[in-house]
Amino acid sequence: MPAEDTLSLTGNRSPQAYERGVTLFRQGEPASAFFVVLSGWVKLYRITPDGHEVVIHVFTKGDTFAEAAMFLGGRYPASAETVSCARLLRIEASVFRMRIRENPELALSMLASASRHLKSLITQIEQIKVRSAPQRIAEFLIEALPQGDGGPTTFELPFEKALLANKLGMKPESFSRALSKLRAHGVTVDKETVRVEDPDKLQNFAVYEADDMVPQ
Amino acid sequence: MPAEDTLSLTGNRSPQAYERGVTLFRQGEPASAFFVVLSGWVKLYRITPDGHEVVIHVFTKGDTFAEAAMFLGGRYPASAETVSCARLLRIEASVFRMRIRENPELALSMLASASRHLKSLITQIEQIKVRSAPQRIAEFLIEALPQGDGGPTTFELPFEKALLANKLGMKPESFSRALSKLRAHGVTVDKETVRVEDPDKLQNFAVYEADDMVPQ
DNA sequence: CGATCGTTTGATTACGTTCAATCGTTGTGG
DNA sequence: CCACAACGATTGAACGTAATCAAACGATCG
Repeated sequence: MPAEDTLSLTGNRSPQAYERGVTLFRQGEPASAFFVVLSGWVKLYRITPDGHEVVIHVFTKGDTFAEAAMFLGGRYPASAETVSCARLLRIEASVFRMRIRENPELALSMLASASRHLKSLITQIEQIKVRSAPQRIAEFLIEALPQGDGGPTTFELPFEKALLANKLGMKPESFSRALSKLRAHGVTVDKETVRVEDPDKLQNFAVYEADDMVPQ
Repeated sequence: MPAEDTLSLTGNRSPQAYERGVTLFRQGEPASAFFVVLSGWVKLYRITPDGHEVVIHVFTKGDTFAEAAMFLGGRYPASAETVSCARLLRIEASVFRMRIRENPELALSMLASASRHLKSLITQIEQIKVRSAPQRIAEFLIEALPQGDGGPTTFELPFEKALLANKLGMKPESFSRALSKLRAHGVTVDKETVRVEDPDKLQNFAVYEADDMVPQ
C-alpha cells in the first residue's frame, strides 16, 4: 500500500506502544477500529459460554487483524489482547470507510488481506481435524523456522508454551508430551530454544506420516 | 445488492444447473470465478497430502463462496463440488474486478461477505477445539432447525450423514453414536428425519453442559 | 435377486484429557 | 540474603472420547 494511503488512514498519528496483557477489544463490542502489528505479539481469542478460552490466532509484525470485523454487523467476533509489549497502528473504521469510497484499490487490498486470513483459518481447520498433536506442533515449527539452507536450525519460541498449546488446540500437558515425542524426529528443546535437525524430514512427518515411530 | 449490479456481473447470463457430484474447481487451480448458490448444496473441501478429505463448509441457497480466493494469489485454497443438483451463478473474476473499480460499494459488500465467512470459520474452530461430538451435532441441529415457537420441531437432514460427520470433524461411526446419545436430550432420528423436543434445552446442552447424562 | 451404498452396531485400540504431584525459575517480603 | 510464594513447565496415573477395524443391516438400483 502506498505510503500516502497509510498516512491518510492513521491521520498522521504515530503507532502506539502497549504493555503486555492489554485488552484491545472484547468480543461483542462494536468494531470501531482494526489494527496493524508493527512489533510484538497479539492473541485473538474467544471465551466460550462455559468459560474456556480458545485462541484463534496469534498475530505478529506485519499482520493486520480485525479488519473484516468492521464489516460484520459492526461487532468483533472475538477478543484481542497483547501477549508481549507491542507497537500497534490503530485505524478507525469511520476513517477507513471514508477512504475506501475515494479509493477502490484500498478495498481490494483489504479483500486480499481478508483472503489471507480465510486461507489461514482453513488451514487451521484442516490441521485440527486430521493431524495429531505432534504433527500440529511439527507444522508450527516448520512455519516458524527461520528460512535456512535446510540444515539444522535453531530458534526461540516467541511466546509461552501454554499459549501455543491453546492455539494448536491442545492442553499444555499434551503439548509438553507431544513436543518430547518429536525428539524422535530430530527436535530437541531446551527451555525456549528449539533445535530442528532436519526441517525437510520434520515437514515430511508433519504432513504424511501418521505414526511409525520405532521404539528404540 | 441492487439488481442492476447483479446483472452487470453475470453479463445477463442465466444461472447454470449442475448435476450432483460436479467439481466446480480444485484447490491450487487459478481462481477465475466465484459462485452464488441459488439452490442445492455445494461442499468446500480440501484433500490433505496424505489423502484425507476435509470438508470445510457446505454452502446452500443464498451463500456465496470462493469470492475471497480471487484475491489471494489467484489460487483456490480448496476444492468445491456439488453434493446435490444445484443452480449456481458463476461470476468471473475479470468481470468482477472491472466492476469493483467503478463501484466501491461492491467492494464493501464483498468485504461483508468475506467477514461472514471469517466469522463462520472462527466459530467452527471454536466448535472443534472445545466441543464434544454430541455437542457439535447439537449445535448444528440448533442452527439448521426451522425457526419455530420453541416447541418440538421436526426437519430433514439436508444431505448425507457421512458428509455432515466430516463437516463436523468426526467419522461416520462416531456421528452415528453421538447422534444416538442425543436421544437423552430429546432428539429422535428416523432415517433423514430429526425431531427435537425442546430446542432451548438442546441449545443449553450444546453450549454449557459438559456431560451429565443420567443412565436410564 | 444380487450388488452396492450409506448407516448402524460391536469390540478394541489409541490419543488426548483430567487430576495430581513435582520441579525449576522468578520475584517478593521479612 | 534467604525463605517462600507464584508461575510455567513437566511428569505420572487413570480415565474418557473418538478412531479404527470389522461385521451386519436396510434401502436402492440395475
